[in-house]
Amino acid sequence: MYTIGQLCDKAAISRGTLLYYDQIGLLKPSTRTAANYRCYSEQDLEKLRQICLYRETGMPLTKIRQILESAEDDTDLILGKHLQNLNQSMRKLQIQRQIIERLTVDKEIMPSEPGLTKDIFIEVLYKTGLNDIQLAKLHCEFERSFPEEHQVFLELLGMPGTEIARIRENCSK
Amino acid sequence: MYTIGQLCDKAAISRGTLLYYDQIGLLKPSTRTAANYRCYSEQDLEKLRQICLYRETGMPLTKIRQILESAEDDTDLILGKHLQNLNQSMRKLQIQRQIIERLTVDKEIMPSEPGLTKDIFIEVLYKTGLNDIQLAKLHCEFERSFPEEHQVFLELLGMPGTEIARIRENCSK
DNA sequence: TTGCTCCTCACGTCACGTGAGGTGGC
DNA sequence: TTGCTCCTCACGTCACGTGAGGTGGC
Repeated sequence: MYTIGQLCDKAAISRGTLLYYDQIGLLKPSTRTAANYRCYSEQDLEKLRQICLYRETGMPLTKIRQILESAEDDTDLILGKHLQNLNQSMRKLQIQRQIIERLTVDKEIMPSEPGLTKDIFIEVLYKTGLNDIQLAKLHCEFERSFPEEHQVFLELLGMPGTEIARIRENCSK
Repeated sequence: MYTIGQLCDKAAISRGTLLYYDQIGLLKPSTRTAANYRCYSEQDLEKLRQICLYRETGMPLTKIRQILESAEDDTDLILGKHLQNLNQSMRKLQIQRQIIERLTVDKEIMPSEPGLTKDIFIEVLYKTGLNDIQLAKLHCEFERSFPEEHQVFLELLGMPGTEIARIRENCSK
């Protein structure tokens, strides 16, 4: 049996979080002492570990509750839906980054995170020994086999939409 | 002069948002009518357009207020900091995705978004005519010229940290 | 008595959305 | 009078964090 403080230490989680989970009924302590202290059992700890694991995926607590309460069959479905949400968020962030780049006056001042760019890839491919013809072929093979992924990849390199369209157009000719 | 409803239509923004911006003092109408209706001027519209533009980058309203009130010198700095926040969020999302993949029991059920994977890249490079030796060289050139970007790229392909470490280790030998 | 942990409200966060109840101009 | 837009509260959202004020066990 753990008091709330002991459980905080065990699970490396804050007291406020535990109080909140109790309040919304996500994780209630299995017992209380005579003095009304919360008593958490080993199973409670195990359930908390589960909750924390799902929480690390950014899943909202309502979904986590569904997973814990339902049969295992639903778990993958809920996870899959959540993955789609994450992908959606990624796309949103990429668009936001592009808008920032357009808004920036002085490009020099921007902190250059290790971000993938067109120039980096071209340089690496040249150094590996590829020539322009092979580079063009690379694009075409990419476009033919995985058109959607090709689009995603070019966006990721920070290319504007018009240039991407032009490249893909050239490939399909 | 626009009423609040007309401004909503012009800027494609909700009434509630405009009420909120007024409340927090971010965008107050320049005048009120005798009946206490909000009157927005052309400059108000222009300012709103600015706000919307920055909002599309996901920037919080407090930062936007700083940009609008301060000299232009600070704008790029604030944008740069915000860009770093976006990059941070991206990394977080990538980690969340990897955790989901580890949690999934039935991989088949997962919706396969157009996501970049190791296999896709390898296939495209093979089709372009590269052999295993050239692939190894590609890794090494990438590692030598842009080590941080190499790391980011491999993470993006969804590789687990241990495999990434192994690949980079091999290159530096 | 002093410290420590525990308890229960209750309010703050961020950027709005959504009513409720009432008013002004055609 | 009927519709329309406008107004001002005030509460709900999500997952907690942070006090305030009080209690129990050593």
